[in-house]
Amino acid sequence: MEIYNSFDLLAFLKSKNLLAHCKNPMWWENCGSFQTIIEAILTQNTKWQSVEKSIINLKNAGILDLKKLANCDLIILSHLIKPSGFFNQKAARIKMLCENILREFGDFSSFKNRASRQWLLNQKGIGFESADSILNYGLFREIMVVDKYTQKLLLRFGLEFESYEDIQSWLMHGVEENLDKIYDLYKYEIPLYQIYGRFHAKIVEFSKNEAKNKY
DNA sequence: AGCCAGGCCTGCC
DNA sequence: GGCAGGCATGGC
Repeated sequence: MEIYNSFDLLAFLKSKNLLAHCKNPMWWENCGSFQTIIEAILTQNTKWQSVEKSIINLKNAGILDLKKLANCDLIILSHLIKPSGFFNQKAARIKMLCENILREFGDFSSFKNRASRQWLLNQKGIGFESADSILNYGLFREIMVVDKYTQKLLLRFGLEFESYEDIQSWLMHGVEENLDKIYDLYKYEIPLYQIYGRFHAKIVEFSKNEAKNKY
């Protein structure tokens, strides 16, 4: 299996029927909502199942809301998100992020329209992957997430890169330069942000399956 | 029972 | 500007 550009990889993964079980075509349930931002923080180095437990706790407590999180008690918040690990750090960062969104944008829909990648990266607790997850899955921007799975998978195909952003531009250029082929693959003109979201999702699902079937 | 999970920041060099 | 160490629970 030779991979010359990211379209080759996409076509390879597409043939595996990896997202068939997903309710949401973008893979990330409830994507495009405020909840996605909180989930992007909670899922840092954490299993998705643990994130779901914390989200249920937040919903039950009635504080899965921009204003309420911005004004919540830190001790209570950290307790509610305990299942996701690193709860002290994550609680402080979630609260601060919500405070900043509230102060600088006013509400989620304004944040959705106006937030920049750099603004996100300036927030404590948001690195490259979280920023891009928020942008793509939360705000439906045309940008692709890179994670450890992606790096490992590319390495297996003999593809080495210098940095996060090198991988990202390689992935995105290969998509942009082959849009016609991708439309053929999907049988319709799928929006670019969805291509990126599903591409990253396929990488994650494929990698998880591989790990399961190994040894 | 130890390893890993959909990372990030700090503090050294 | 690269890299170890810390952060922490839960599931296998």
